[in-house]
Amino acid sequence: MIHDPWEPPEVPLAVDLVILTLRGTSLQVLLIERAIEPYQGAFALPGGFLAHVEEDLGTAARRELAEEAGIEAGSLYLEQLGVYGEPGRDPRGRVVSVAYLAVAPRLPEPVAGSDAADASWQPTNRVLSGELVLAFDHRRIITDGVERARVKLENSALATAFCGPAFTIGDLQEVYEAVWGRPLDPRNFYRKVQKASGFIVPVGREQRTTVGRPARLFRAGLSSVLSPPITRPVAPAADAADTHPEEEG
Amino acid sequence: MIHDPWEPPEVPLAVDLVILTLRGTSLQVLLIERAIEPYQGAFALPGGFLAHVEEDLGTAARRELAEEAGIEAGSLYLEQLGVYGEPGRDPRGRVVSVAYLAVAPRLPEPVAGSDAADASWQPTNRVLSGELVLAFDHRRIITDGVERARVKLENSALATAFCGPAFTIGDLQEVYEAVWGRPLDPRNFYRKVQKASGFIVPVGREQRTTVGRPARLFRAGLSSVLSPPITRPVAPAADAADTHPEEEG
DNA sequence: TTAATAGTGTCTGTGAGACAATATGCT
DNA sequence: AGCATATTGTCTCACAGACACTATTAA
Repeated sequence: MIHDPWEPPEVPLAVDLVILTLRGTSLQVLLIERAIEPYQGAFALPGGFLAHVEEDLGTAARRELAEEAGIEAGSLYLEQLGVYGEPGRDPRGRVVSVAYLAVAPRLPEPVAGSDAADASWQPTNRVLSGELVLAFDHRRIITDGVERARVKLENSALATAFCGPAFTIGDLQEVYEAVWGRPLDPRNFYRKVQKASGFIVPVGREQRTTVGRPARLFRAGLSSVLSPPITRPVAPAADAADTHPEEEG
Repeated sequence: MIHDPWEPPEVPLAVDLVILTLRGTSLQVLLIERAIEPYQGAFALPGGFLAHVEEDLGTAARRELAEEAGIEAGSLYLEQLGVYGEPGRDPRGRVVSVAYLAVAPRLPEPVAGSDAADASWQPTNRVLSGELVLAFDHRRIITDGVERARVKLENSALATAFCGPAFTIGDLQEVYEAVWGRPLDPRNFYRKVQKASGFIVPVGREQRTTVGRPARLFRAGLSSVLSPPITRPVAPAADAADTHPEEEG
């Protein structure tokens, strides 16, 4: 409707990172404690503005991942989660944020970065249940990220990204149980992962030190999509986030 | 790492719209023919920049939908599809675009809007097969949108949005066949949609004029998620987009 | 009656979940 | 031997797909 010379409005663009890892049998998310206003002292996702106007979004995500958590994203699963851009989500003014999901095997304790007073791993359960209060709309972003990871586990070989280069089927099962938040039958799980062609391949029939019978070691296969999928039981979030229903954004 | 006063870079933000509808038995997408550079004369998705810096993204999408296609989005299914923001996707410079997916019942012919020489419905098959060449990365956006719609048909009551207020199960089957691009068995389809509780509810046992036995009329039920889902046959894109593999962005 | 479409019932293979049974290490 | 864990096998039920069959209208 406007044919006059008109400059399109420009908005500050940020990336937020949902970094999930497994610590023990708990699915945890990397959070920082904000050192500056707004939301000073509150937990928040790592992230930040683009470094310059031509920076690629994925590049920015990997840069923030390295800066704020000391994680090199080379071998990391990284996926766009969505755009969070309602006016008012940031009290400083209009900020549009692109959320990325990253998943990593057991990681060391993070070190606090530039604008963070602290950085730490926190169980996703404490976030999903509302026990931890987060800045901005970051609770919703984490909720979306965890649900995305749960679905990804069904259809993709994502679970192997949580494991080391060699793992047992029991290790893999622990990953599924931690992310899905429910126990699985070892026998049926065994059958399923074996049937998904290209999911895992046995590595030179080595064993592992245990109390019982040693387990075979596997490594990630070439397939990134699982067929048939590893279906998860019904009632998607029955024990991990069953405290109260979610409000919609 | 920068503690000096520093202004975050700002980028022009746009929305692009994948508007899908059913015309006959063909799934079609709304395209415009660009009147201005870049890509003058090429097909492209409707869309545009934010009107002002505080405009909500969803609001902008609905505004563009009304401006460029004359569609009031009040009763319309509208969903965020993703962010497309690689530097270089727009020859004018850095532009980040948020893509939205909209789905509507049979719509009238569109009228060309401001910066469009023409606006028309085009079969998605012609886009997916590469027969139609699109501006920017819009072919990829449409590919993502169609795939999203196909998945949505499995898990949600989206299909009823393609129909009128009252429809037969045969009508509903035509929707599924058009979006999925493959024929379905009427008997099995009948059983599935009836089993999905809350998907469709019979409306006052009315009938319809046909050549054969009249069909019962239904309306959309209250459930928005289907349980059990209406699963689609294997080989997701076997006939519609089987020409050549996709390049990844 | 015949044609045409709507709707129902039956059969069969596959796969998920429950769980018994066997294998292989350690102490 | 006895225990603990890994791995395999079996059973049953539910469901998807194929398809014969019945029901209801118009001509």
